[in-house]
Amino acid sequence: MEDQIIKILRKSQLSVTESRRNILEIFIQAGSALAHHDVEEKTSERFDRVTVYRTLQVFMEKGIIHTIPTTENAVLYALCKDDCEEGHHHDNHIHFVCEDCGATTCMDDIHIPEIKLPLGYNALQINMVVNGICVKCKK
Amino acid sequence: MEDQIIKILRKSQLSVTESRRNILEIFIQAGSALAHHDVEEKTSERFDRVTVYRTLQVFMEKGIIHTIPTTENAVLYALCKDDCEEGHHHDNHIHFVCEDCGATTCMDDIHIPEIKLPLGYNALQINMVVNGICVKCKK
DNA sequence: TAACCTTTTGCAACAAAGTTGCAAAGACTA
DNA sequence: TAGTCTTTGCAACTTTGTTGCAAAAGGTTA
Repeated sequence: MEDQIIKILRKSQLSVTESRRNILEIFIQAGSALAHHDVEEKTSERFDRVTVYRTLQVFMEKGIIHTIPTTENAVLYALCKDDCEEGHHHDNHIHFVCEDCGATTCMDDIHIPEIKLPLGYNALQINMVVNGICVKCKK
Repeated sequence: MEDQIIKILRKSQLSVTESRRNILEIFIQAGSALAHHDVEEKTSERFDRVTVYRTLQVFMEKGIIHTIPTTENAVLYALCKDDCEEGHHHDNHIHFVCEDCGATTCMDDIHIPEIKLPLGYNALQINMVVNGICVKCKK
């Protein structure tokens, strides 16, 4: 686990600092998407707010995490798959937000279907967020 | 135009006040989605910030406007089609964000395709946001 | 249209979220 | 382990969003 974290940071040409190791670990353990606020809480406020902001920003730039837009007016961050590179994300999968437990997960296996845009429109990136009830919360 | 605005407000059982008329007019004229900030600017700060917040909130509740989640950490608001009712939106269309001019438009004609979720997952609402270059900006 | 009641607005005062510059501390290189 | 470059934490600030309350405006009735 510790090895994996260091490998990811090195691959992105980032120096291995305590906050980066810690925040990356939080994402790996969480398994689901996290808001900035969640990250702060999970670090037990051990790092400055500013550090969390800057770390997430760097992770974004390096393609380690990506953002998920939500209807709730809060951006979420989630780990990218391996094939994301610096400045170029390939996160064309569906995001599922459970309205019961609030967990947001990346459904990496389900690809976003092709859609036909009107003539002259050119799609570069597609985001698809599904709200509903997840398998853990259904009855 | 003025008639149309009053009709919309009356239909939603809202009293016709200057701020509501004005803000609704801004949406109709804009044709594309607006951030809270845009609305404030376009009213030339004639109304209090709080009034703008509350007006947008009421419009949301009454189904006059709906929100569009974006990756840019800013919620946008756009006019709903006629078939939206109080507390129940039917905005299952695609939103297009132009990366050049920044305009966000509702593509009312393009419906979101069906997708197969894993067993046990239940979809309630689907949001699809396409980023790219719009017809006005392409060359 | 005047008097009434209800709703909406603006103000003030907060709380939360996000940004910037700079000195001190920490990570990497040789 | 000494030196350099990067990262962190602090302070101060801007922006964004919320709440309570008195004053103003909207709608209704006589």
